[in-house]
Amino acid sequence: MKHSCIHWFRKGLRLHDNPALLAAMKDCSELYPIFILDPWFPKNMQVSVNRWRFLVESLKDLDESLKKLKSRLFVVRGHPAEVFPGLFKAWKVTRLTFEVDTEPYSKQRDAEVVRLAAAHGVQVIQKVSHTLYDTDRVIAENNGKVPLTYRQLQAVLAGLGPPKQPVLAPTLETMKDCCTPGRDNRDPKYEIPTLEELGQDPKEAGPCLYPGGESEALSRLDFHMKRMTWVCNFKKPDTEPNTLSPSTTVLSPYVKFGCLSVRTFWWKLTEIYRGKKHSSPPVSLHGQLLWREFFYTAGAGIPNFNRMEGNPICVQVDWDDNPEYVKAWKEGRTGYPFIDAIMTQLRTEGWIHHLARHAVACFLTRGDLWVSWEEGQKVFEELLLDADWSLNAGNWQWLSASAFFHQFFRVYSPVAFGKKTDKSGAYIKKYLPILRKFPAEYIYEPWKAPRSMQEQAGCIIGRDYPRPIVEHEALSKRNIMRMKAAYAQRSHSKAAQVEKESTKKGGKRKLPAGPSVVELLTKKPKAKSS
DNA sequence: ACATTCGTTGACACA
DNA sequence: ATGTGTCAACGAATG
Repeated sequence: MKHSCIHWFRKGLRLHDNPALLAAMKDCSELYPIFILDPWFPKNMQVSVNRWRFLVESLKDLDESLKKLKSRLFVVRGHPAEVFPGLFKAWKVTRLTFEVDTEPYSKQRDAEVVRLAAAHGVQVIQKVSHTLYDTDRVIAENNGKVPLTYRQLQAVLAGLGPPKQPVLAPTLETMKDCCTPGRDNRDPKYEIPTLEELGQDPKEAGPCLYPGGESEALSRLDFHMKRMTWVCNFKKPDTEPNTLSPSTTVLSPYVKFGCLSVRTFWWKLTEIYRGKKHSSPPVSLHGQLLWREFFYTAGAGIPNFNRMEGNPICVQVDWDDNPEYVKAWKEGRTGYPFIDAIMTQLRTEGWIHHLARHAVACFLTRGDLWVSWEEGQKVFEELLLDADWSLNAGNWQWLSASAFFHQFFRVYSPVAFGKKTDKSGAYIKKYLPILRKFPAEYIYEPWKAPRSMQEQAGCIIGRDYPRPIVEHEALSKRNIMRMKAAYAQRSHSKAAQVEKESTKKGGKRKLPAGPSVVELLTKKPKAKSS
């Protein structure tokens, strides 16, 4: 039987290593590649103009690549569950293919679409290709528990063997029995949206340092993979947060949208490593992809992963509700130049180094402002080109010492941390030109400069650039105590939880240690001899 | 049961 | 320059 197929692009905006797309082309006479502009996203999350632009560019690139295969991309407007029945009928669809997406909204959306497809007699094929491994499989292999440490994940993956090899991109040969009706009829209703249609003002976009799309992704990968020595020596903690151009690859936005396949990236690295001395996980480039896998698995398996409440691995903290602090942080007006420079780079360019994320995340949460990590998560969701649901939630919990990382007495200094790798403050001067005339001695703490020097620099602190909104030295010490209290509370409630469990079971009450979060998660009573 | 070690990336003083 | 100890002391894994 010859099929009429829809391939539904969501993430995975690429032709290379796209097994669901290949499945659509098999025994297919009519192929309809679509992307759905789902109003759920702009309604439920802020998206900056920079990130919209990245998406639009990625869609354009995809359309161009599909045209070379004598096909095209149809961009459909509406809720997936509402538009699919019409498409199924209009195109006499017999098969729908898409890539597995593990995020909660996506799972729910896809389950609904699968039901609809069944009701219309449409076969559905889903393929895992956004992650290195099938996250469900990883959890199953770990006895149904989400691996909560990196080493644990590594142990599970060791049992599964290396990730699958990427599949080849389709060619004209793959497409020879297959056509896309209406590919030359550019009906505006299926056109790629402009930023204006998306309610965005292109004039507000920053410089386009990281254009979206698979073509750009592959050439960027190629560029960095040619630096073989650099690749082999790569150690993430040794890369610098405040260089004038990125010290890492900035492939993250491309991996997030699936312009670049994580498996293609993985196997390219394997090829480069072969026979050479090279760094290893967690700090190597392979290690970075495993961190992504780590958080994807956690996001797929832990309920309410992007919230504190109802999240079984998240320490419950009495964060302050402080909109003024959030606003000052977001807008780069904290009075700490290192923090404000990073937030400015984030807003204008859409990417900041991982360690820069650490610095500003610690500052917003447990370090200084004592604001919930969920507020920071929202801002990163809006402004980062690589904003990725699982990674964003996981890293915010990490940095706020709410989960995964617990050494809350280790606090980043908004003054000292940046100095280690940029003594002169060149990074600060690039993003906060108002401070450019301060000497290195005062660039991280301009409020300490004598008045005469401020006048000479043409920047009076408190007038032209804000005074620090908090005093880090005193506040960070108080916050450590608050974290300590939150952890003590947590041990207490964990003990209570065990009390409940063992009472229910009627077993012996022996519990000072309490269950691990894994046990709380799976609700398995603690196995013990009575 | 209990102690010990480890955990991708702290700051600071001191050698 | 790099390495070590201190600060005060977390949870998870390991023995």
